Amino acid sequence: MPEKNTVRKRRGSGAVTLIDVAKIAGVAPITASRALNNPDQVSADVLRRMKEAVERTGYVPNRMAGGLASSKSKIIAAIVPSAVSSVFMDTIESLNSNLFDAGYQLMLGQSDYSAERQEMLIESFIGRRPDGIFLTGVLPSGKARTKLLASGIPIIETWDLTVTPMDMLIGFSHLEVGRSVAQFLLQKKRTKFAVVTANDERASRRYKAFCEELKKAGIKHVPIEVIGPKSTMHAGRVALDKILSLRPDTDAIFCSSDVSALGILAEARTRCIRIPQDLAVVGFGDGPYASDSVPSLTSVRVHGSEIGTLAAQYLVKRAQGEEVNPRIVDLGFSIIERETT
Amino acid sequence: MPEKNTVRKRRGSGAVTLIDVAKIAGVAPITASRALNNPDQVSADVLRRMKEAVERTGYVPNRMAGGLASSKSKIIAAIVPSAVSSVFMDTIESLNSNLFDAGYQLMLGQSDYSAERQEMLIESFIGRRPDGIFLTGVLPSGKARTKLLASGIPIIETWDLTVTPMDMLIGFSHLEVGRSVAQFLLQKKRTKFAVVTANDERASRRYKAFCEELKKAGIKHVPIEVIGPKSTMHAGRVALDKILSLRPDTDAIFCSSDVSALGILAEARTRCIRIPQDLAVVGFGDGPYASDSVPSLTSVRVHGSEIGTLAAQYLVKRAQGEEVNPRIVDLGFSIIERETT
DNA sequence: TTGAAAGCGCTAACAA
DNA sequence: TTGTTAGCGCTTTCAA
Repeated sequence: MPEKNTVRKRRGSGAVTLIDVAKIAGVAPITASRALNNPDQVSADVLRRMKEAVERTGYVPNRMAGGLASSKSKIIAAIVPSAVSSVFMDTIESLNSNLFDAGYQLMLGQSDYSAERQEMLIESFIGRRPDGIFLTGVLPSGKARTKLLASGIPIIETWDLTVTPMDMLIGFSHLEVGRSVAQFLLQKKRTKFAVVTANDERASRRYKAFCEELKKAGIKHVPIEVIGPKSTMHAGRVALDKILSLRPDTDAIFCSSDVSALGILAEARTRCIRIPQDLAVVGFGDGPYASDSVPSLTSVRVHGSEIGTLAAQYLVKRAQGEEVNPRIVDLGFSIIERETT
Repeated sequence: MPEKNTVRKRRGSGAVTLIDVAKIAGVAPITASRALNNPDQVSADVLRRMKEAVERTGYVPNRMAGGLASSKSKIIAAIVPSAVSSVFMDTIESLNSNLFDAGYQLMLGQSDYSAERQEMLIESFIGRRPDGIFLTGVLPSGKARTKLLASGIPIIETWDLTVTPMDMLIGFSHLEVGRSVAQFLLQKKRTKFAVVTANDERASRRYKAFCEELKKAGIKHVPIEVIGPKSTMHAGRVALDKILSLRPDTDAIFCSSDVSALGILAEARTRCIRIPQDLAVVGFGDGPYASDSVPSLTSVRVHGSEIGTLAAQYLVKRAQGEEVNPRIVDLGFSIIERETT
């Protein structure tokens, strides 16, 4: 007697498949599929047998195959400038939690503050056919924007405001932030301003608005210290040094991040500069350090984790074919006043 | 004349497929596939025609389909306890960067410090058939461990050491950290110790080893203040308050994170406790704040981003069928001495 | 409530 | 170097 299995064209991973499980449960594959995905479309008996078969085999459904067949990946792709920058990670954390609870998985990309890298990320993300794409910031026109638009994938831009979003948008106005902080500091009777800002488009916009508002009050010159895209305490310390050598009587500094603001506090301390008497400091982000530093830091609170939660809701809704309203949400911000002003 | 398209069984996403592109380029689908994935297996002429066709159609390959056919997802799944905890995000940042450069995408899950949630994450990750799985910490035995092992997916456990890893392991010894810090502080002639630690298994192990080492020096009692799993400056401040009310003459504190250590520095400052004269403080993680706080913080440096880089290399190698050597890597740590001791 | 058939979009295996 | 064929593991469509 010849061998039973003669010509075998084996492929695949060798893992247990739905067909295997279905066979064991004594049902057709599609019934097995229903038992797993739409349990209420199936008799209790089938359900029981399937459960047993799954248990026995240790079957784990292949979501790539499922995704291919259903054109639904249950993946949301997100891009952040950097993973260590905790401002955005608040957003990512709540986004991820909420997505997971809704049965979605997060694919995370870092642009490392490079537009080119961001384009590459977007292109390779599209290939995964995610059910939604989350972007930090608004995407400027370019190849990536065109491809994204053409892909038909729901998109949510965040952490900014524009009248021409690609699709959905949840954020706040950096322009307003700049203005408000200027007004706030003017009210505090400050007169010699400086700005410490990350090399980042949104931060620049805050700076610009800050200056324009000051100009209205007759203040023309606002020195700016640009630090690398990643804010660090060290950069803040160096920045204060430079600012003071430029203008020793500076009495108010607006930082583009809490971390650099903390650096300024540290440097001020070593120089025995009194805060806020000699120098007022305003941070941005209202991170976990702001309220507990000494002195505590006045900062701009921006609802980072709310952005993530709402974005998750929006993306899930859209992935399920529902509409969301409104498509543009301004979550605003607030200046949390503490000891540094 | 009747309609041309009569019975249509339309499905799919409607997006441009490889077949469309192949048709336009005048080649068979497989040739088109080769042109995209193995350009050197194809004539220059085909390459040119394909490039043009791709350009014209805006074709983006469907990686779900590719993955299904080749049993290679080009996805690496990673689990962290929390996204905002910057200690781990250093690792994730380098992991992600390196993976992306190698053509892999990162799927990120947060366990939120819950073992149950981690199990759920692992199970749903397995369904994605990632080419590798990255874990923060070592996975205790349980359902998830069994399923992971059964899945055959390359696994890398990190940020810890054990003699029984599931597969690969890159980390350092928390036990050694506890010991070393104890020796370090003893050498500084400290006598009244306390520990502030996150509610976290690895931190507890550091504490235990810390105590044992002190016991050898005749020190029996080491008060411990356990804070929530997420370290904050605030928790550090509160902890110092409690410790001092318990034993006002405490002269050395070992913190399970830099952030809580910073909280201690802040609280000490408001109480006019001199650091390091009255109180020595040692942090953990050697984050970006440690060196620039005032006073600068002595901390345990743990090579977080190196873990990520090496993990990426290992995972990619294994995904491509190569072996890695050694499978267990102890990257060690070092105590960076600064002003707080 | 269940099932048969026909793909989803791609690539491995084999052959030319 | 190129093509043919046959799946990968699942779900949609349609029918019973």
